[in-house]
Amino acid sequence: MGPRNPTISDVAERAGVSVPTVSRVLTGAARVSPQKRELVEAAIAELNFRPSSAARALVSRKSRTIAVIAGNTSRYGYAETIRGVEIAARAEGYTVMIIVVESADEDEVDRAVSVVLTQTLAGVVVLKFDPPGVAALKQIPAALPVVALSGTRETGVRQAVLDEAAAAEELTDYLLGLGHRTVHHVRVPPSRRVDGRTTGWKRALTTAGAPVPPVHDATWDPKSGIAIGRDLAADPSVTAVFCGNDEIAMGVMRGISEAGLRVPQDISVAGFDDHPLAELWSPPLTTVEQDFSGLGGRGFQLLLEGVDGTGDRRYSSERPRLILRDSTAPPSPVRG
Amino acid sequence: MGPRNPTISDVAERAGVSVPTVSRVLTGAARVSPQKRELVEAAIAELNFRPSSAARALVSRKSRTIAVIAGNTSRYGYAETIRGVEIAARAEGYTVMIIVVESADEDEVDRAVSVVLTQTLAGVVVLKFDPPGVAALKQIPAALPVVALSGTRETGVRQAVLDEAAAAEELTDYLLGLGHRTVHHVRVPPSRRVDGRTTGWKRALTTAGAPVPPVHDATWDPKSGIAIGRDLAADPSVTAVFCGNDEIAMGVMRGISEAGLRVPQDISVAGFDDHPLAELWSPPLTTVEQDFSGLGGRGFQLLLEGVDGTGDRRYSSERPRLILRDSTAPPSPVRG
DNA sequence: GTGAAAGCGCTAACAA
DNA sequence: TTGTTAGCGCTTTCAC
Repeated sequence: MGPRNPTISDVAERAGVSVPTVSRVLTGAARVSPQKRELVEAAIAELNFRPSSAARALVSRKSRTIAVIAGNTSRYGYAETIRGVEIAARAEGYTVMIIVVESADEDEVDRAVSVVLTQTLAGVVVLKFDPPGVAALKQIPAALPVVALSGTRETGVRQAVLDEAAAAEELTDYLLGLGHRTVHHVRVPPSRRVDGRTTGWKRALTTAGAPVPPVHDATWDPKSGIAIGRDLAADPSVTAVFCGNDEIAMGVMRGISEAGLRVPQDISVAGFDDHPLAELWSPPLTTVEQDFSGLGGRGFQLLLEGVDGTGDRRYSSERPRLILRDSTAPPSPVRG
Repeated sequence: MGPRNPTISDVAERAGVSVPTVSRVLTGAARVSPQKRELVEAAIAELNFRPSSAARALVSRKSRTIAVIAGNTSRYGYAETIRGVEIAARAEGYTVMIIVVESADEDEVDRAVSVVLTQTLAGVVVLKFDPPGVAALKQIPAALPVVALSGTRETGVRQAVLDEAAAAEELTDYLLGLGHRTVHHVRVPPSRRVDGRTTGWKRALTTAGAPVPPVHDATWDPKSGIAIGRDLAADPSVTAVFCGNDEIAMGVMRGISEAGLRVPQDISVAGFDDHPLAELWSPPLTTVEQDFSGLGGRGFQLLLEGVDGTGDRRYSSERPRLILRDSTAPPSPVRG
């Protein structure tokens, strides 16, 4: 096994003080004389002592660890959001635990919530982007500080939001303003019956008195956009398409070009998220910039305020920004 | 505050047994009579009791939490590797803590190692893809079970590897076999002085007796490939380019097309990683499939074997697979 | 198979 | 300002 880690009593002994005095130096909970403080600090450095967070959590019922509950960790929006949470947490001396909930199944959600209950946590950030996130959020005990992160304000919990509906509406308006009779929509898997992107799209069409065509459903796999793109290209009334994210838009564009049509000359295609590759795509993608890492950061701040009672905000919203590039243009005179 | 969480003594009282008996049911450490077991299980369910992992960690000096130390969490290879670790860990009932080390600065690495020492961990997985990862790995105390994940076998620690050098060599050989006189290389930020991709590329050229042109250095930002692509296009002797990852390859291809040349007719471009969008790109990218999530999973398994003494493997390697698509072709007769 | 007793490493409450 | 005492919630001896 080797020599065990030094404990607080090793430090106390070496510094010639009592254990609580070492604790006071560690936590800053009470004043300690400069002389003793120095002795303690020297002992800590010599022994390379690190306080056990398990012991601390046990006795103080507090911890500097938060959990992020997410349905996924590696897709762009998720990964960036988690990164934003982690950066903000790290800046405040907090550590992040990842809890993945792959489905909204009761067993799966229970398991995740069990982990949360087992751990001593300062709080929980839930990525409410999908059904697993929504289901997990519901099961978190009310006693635990929680912040939900999502694209639409929905529940009573503290939450940070990217106002997707407003951005989707703006993007759809822009396409209509270009002269398109209507805008078709390819939806990514929604978190509930509706999602903000679809809502904003529909609102823009309705407001403008434009027809609302049936929604096309894609999976998270960008390739699922290819067949949809081909279908869209086969319908001569289609001149503009708004896709639920950039990756699907890329798939759709590939399908359109496989069908022999060009973007944007024959069909305009817009995405959502401003994926790092959106600008590099040919043609560069018109899209909506979502500050996911900012969302994560705001979410963590909101959580902290909830934990220490600072601030009374329960809600933080931000409007994603339209990014106009070359994948959208006025409609072709021959189509439509 | 509300009512505090139920403890093991609440369960014991309710079930009419002693605390250690509840503990035995929880851990399975010793046999308990069926009757008592049933009583205990009923009490646990009624109270919705979850054992405190802090208390467990404190007394048993064990835990079911591992830490993943990484220089980044959201770039494709990192995110997928972490996802692989998490999936494998979850399957075995382990929870994952994320520790990000943004630079190899002493302070930054110290902070990360401090977190590791503070926590009671079953073990640590280090993503040794970059200098922060390399630096962090060095500082981890020997007493803690550790597995390193990387693209090149290097140190004495337990490690899971994707043999990048072998794959890069195979890819370069393929390009030479197509008739290219040599292959140029755009390198992504390496983990040390050398990285496997560059090593394999150089080995293939040397073995074939082909000239070894100077390496072009890109950043992690795909856009950094654009200027490099333009430069490469300006040099008429360039007919084939091997890029350190797919995103850089996409940037390079954009630079080449901005210079008025075509891929693969004028210049062949190959990437590395098989990014989800590589297949959708125009033209679809020739690349090397890296099973990052598999790497993460193998890494976790190796760690577990180290923790419980099962298995004596200290090393797990896998050869990434060449994916031939349309961005590579024989050299143009007019260039080169 | 079961319970009583001890104690993990730390912080909180109280006295001095 | 400092030390003494108690105890967080659990597992681990050790008797029985």
